[in-house]
Amino acid sequence: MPELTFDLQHTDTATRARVGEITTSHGVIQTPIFMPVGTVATVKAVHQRELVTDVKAQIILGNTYHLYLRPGLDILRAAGGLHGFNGWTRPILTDSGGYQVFSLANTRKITEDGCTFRSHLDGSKHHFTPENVMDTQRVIGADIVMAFDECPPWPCTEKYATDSLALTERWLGRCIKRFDETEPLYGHYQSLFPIVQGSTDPTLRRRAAEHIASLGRAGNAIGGLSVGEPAEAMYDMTELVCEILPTAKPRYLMGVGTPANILESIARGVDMFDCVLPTRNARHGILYTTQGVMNITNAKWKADFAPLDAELGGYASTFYSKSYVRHLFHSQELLGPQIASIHNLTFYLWLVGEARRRILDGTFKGWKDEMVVKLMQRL
RNA sequence: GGGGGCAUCGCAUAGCGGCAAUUGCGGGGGACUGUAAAUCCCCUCCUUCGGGUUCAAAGGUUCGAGUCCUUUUGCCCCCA
Repeated sequence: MPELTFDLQHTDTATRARVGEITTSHGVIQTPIFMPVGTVATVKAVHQRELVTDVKAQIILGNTYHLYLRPGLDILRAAGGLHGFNGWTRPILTDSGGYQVFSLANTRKITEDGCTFRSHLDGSKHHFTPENVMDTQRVIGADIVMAFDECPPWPCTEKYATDSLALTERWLGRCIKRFDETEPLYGHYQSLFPIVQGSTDPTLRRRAAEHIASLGRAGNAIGGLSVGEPAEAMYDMTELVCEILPTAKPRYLMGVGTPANILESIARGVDMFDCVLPTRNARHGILYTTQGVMNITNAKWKADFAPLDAELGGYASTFYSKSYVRHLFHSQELLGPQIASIHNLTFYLWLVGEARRRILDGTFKGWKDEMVVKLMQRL
């Protein structure tokens, strides 16, 4: 069965940053890349057309747990998978529900076999196993599907981290077996990414990364970070794991992060990112700009008629003033979150695109060091 | 002209003898990292954090009054 391919085109000399191209059945992804999160078949508050024309998203996410609950597999199958359902014709990646094992800790129970969830929608019981999660992701039909893992909380005991990793690895074996025994349903190919866990324990992480490197999958992921640990721990784990994972395969750091997190992780050899921050924070009035972070609801923007971010460019960021967008938020007008979401995603895609250009022309390190300071500034 | 009702922190409200005083809105600020999040949290009389001054105004009853009584002021309703 064919899988996605990764063409590593350039590696930075001053850092471990890389430039490459992932080719999938639904098109090419230029790395490093940020993937907007579209949990329930929509990147919240943003049209698919805007994702293409304004944001310039190359790939978006979906979530197995959420899509399984609603609209449900019958509808997704009948629609021809998620691509057919939401009309997104470019690549899609689905998370397996592993993150929900973490985030819905109050309403689920983990066993050797899998994880039983209480639906957050109606309280009904649902049992997820590595096997049925692979089957479900066949039905959803994303180009990249994630292994079903447990994302341990932070902090956790050494024993918890060890046992959790062992379970994740047993589950991974079952994911791979089932995935490799089954076929895509819609005529395009799919690739399964395994996920390195191991909390913030270097020994566990190293062992996990070596195991996953040995599997030879089309791409590999780093999970279980950005769950509350200090940024330094996240960077250390990322660096350690990237040194072990194969160079010739894309590396995906799950759930990360802030603009600074992304640049620092690119510098350590990560190729792919996703995070809810640009969209969730957009809906809460937090805007990431080329000058720093701004809370557009703050009183100080009341009469500031300058664009959101003149330097960034793009329609949403240059056409609308801070004053106007603040007004929209204070009026609870839906256009506020829409503009903010498009703006933030445009910024995130600009950020990784600029990183790519800088890596290629050899100016990445200096630029990155400058930007991580600048981008965290509160305006 | 006669009768009745109501005045509480920007607005709207709770309050029925022990109250710096309820709740909502409005206002100010914060959090959010593989989305149970258009959500959640904090502040919103003054303060040198000890306390001080409050419920239209003034008087009174009471150990104690936003709450009861009297007068005044303002607003609302009904009948002429």
